[in-house]
Amino acid sequence: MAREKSQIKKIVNASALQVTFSKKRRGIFKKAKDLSVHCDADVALIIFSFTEKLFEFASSSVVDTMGDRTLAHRVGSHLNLKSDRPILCVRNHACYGTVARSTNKFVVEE
Amino acid sequence: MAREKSQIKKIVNASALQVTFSKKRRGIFKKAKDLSVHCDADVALIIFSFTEKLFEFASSSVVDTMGDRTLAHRVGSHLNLKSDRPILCVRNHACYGTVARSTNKFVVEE
DNA sequence: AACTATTTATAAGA
DNA sequence: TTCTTATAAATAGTT
Repeated sequence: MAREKSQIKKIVNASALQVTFSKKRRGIFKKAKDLSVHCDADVALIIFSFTEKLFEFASSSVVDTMGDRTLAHRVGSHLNLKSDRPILCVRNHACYGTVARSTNKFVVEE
Repeated sequence: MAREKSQIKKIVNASALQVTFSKKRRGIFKKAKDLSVHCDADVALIIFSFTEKLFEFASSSVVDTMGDRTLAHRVGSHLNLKSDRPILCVRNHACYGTVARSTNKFVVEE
């Protein structure tokens, strides 16, 4: 959307990638907020950059239910993006644990 | 972004809201894919419309870990958007259960 | 970090 | 609703 038509592939140059990521990230967060406000939608957006940095947005009706953990913290393990530790999440409560090999069930860490 | 500058508030007219939602939804999903491809980012986007319909996007590296459940199905209970049932999610495994009042711990449903 | 030429997204209209 | 089009918004390359 600018001087040249954009290509359907990863940007190679590292500094160009960083700059472009910052620009596009701001853009999509603006779109996410725009969509939630204008269209009365619940929106959750989670981004991990190529540097593993986290950015997230959740519309207010979502945020209200999030308590003291970040959205990504809550869903990160399911998305397999961050922690390797099994995590139990239920409503506004979350804790770490392990999965029993025999039953494949989650056991809360004491 | 068009014939008139957009306002920072909810669209009142229901049919206009539906049309605008469809247009903006397509737009932001395109942006999400664009960001993940161009900038090598992991992106997850979940939208519930005002009609409670679900739309979601997850970049391929995220999708690979999702198994047979939708992203929103996995995180829905945490976002308090869909199910009222406590759900345990750990990696590619998920199941329903209850939270014990005495311990505030999750008990898997048998 | 600002600028600006262009592309992209989209609000209203057909 | 689907297509068109005028205009706003986003942004790639530049300064």
